[in-house]
Amino acid sequence: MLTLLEYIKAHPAGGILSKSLSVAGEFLGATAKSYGPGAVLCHQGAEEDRVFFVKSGWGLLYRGLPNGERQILDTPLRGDLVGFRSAQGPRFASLASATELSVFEIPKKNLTEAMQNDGALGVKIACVLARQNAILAEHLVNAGRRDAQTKLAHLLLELEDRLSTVGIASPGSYECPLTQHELADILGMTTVHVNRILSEFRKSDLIYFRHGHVDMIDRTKLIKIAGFDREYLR
Amino acid sequence: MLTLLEYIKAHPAGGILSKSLSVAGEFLGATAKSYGPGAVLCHQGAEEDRVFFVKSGWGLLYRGLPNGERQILDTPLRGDLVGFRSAQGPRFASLASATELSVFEIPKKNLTEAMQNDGALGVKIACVLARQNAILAEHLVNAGRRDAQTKLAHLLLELEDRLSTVGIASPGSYECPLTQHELADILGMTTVHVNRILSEFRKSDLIYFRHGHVDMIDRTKLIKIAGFDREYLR
DNA sequence: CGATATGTTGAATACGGTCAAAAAGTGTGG
DNA sequence: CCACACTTTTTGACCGTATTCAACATATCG
Repeated sequence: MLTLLEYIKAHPAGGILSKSLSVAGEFLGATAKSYGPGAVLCHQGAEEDRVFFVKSGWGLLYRGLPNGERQILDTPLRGDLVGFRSAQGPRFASLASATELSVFEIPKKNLTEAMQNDGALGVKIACVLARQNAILAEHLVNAGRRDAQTKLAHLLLELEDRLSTVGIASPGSYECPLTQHELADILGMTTVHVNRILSEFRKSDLIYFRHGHVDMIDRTKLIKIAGFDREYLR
Repeated sequence: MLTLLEYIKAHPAGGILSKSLSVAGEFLGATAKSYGPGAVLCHQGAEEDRVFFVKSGWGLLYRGLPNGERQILDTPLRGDLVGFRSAQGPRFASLASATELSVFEIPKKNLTEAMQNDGALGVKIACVLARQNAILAEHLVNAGRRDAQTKLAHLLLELEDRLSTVGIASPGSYECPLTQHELADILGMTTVHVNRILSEFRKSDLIYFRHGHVDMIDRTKLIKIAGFDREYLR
């Protein structure tokens, strides 16, 4: 049984957390909470003083646009930190749950005060943020400079790696609750086109993604198509 | 004359730095260096122990792809931090200079050690990283979910705001050394198309971008087209 | 001035988007 | 267990934004 403090310090770079660890939240005024699928934990544009640590489940961090579309920035997973903002003021993104989602909620002030008094914690948080940077950067590459099959392959490989790191994926196989619509909003494409690429992947026996389950048949070829290099996730 | 330490602590969120401040680097084993345009300060994939603080000039932070294309992640400007990576290991992006570029170079170990001993520094660095996150997120929205004129307008407004913050832009007018090719690599489009949109902007008296100078004629309309909200830059 | 980089324009093409409808899956309550 | 409503996936036909290719013009710089 770890305290939240130990939990935060234990996992390098925001995702390393062994499967067997269970976590308790008696630190920093943290509240352990759980949300059903489809809940919105915090709204873009709203003042918000909480920071979230994901315990389990899939989150969706996104920016909504005036025309009603949205760009999903990331899918926060076990061990990820959401909502550490540079200044006071409204949030620039919304956080929703894609599945049942368990989180620690911490007043940001408590976290920054703890960082003031404990340099190691500050370094750890900085590392977590730097890793998020790398993930966002890769999503930017996906949206900006990779064609449809490449970006889809890349995202599915990223998710496999991130889930493995926190112990909830076996090699080439994992549960993914994202809809094709959500995949499209992550990658900057349309639902219809995601659907077409996925069925191409199936027809060419590359990867099967159905009923919330991802099965990589030819992982080597997939890595080659995607130009995937896991280094950025370390 | 500020020390680097004061310099870092003084500017909120990686960009706030008054025009009159000059800065000296007698801290953390920092080396002040200057590079001519087109230099590559660090290479994607290479081991690298330096962290960079930009003093002046325009940097280009990008990821190169197997097919020779690249996605520019950001244009580091005065006050920005580059290269704080979550773990040891190779860099996932390259840093080049678009203009003459002056930086502080600091061994990462020195910085993290200082953060260990000085909680306030850790908080500051975390805030800088969080702001970079917000900027990357917005670039992702540009690449993924905005059409050509919207994304171009948005980028030009972002640059205006960021340059203003560090005192090197007047309202609606600033020097921008980026080529159309570089703009394209930031926004995930082609040079030709950037060119066409820019000339549309000129024809409709919205914004003039020529010879390295940006002049916003109808800034209000531009903000409306872009759906620009500077909040994410705070 | 000549060499090279950057910007501009036109025509043809393609990738992915749009629109629309149907099929399959999921969940709920009777 | 089935009926019903709703969400998600699938498919087809058509369209449009942005790309590609190619040529030429204009800056920039040594």
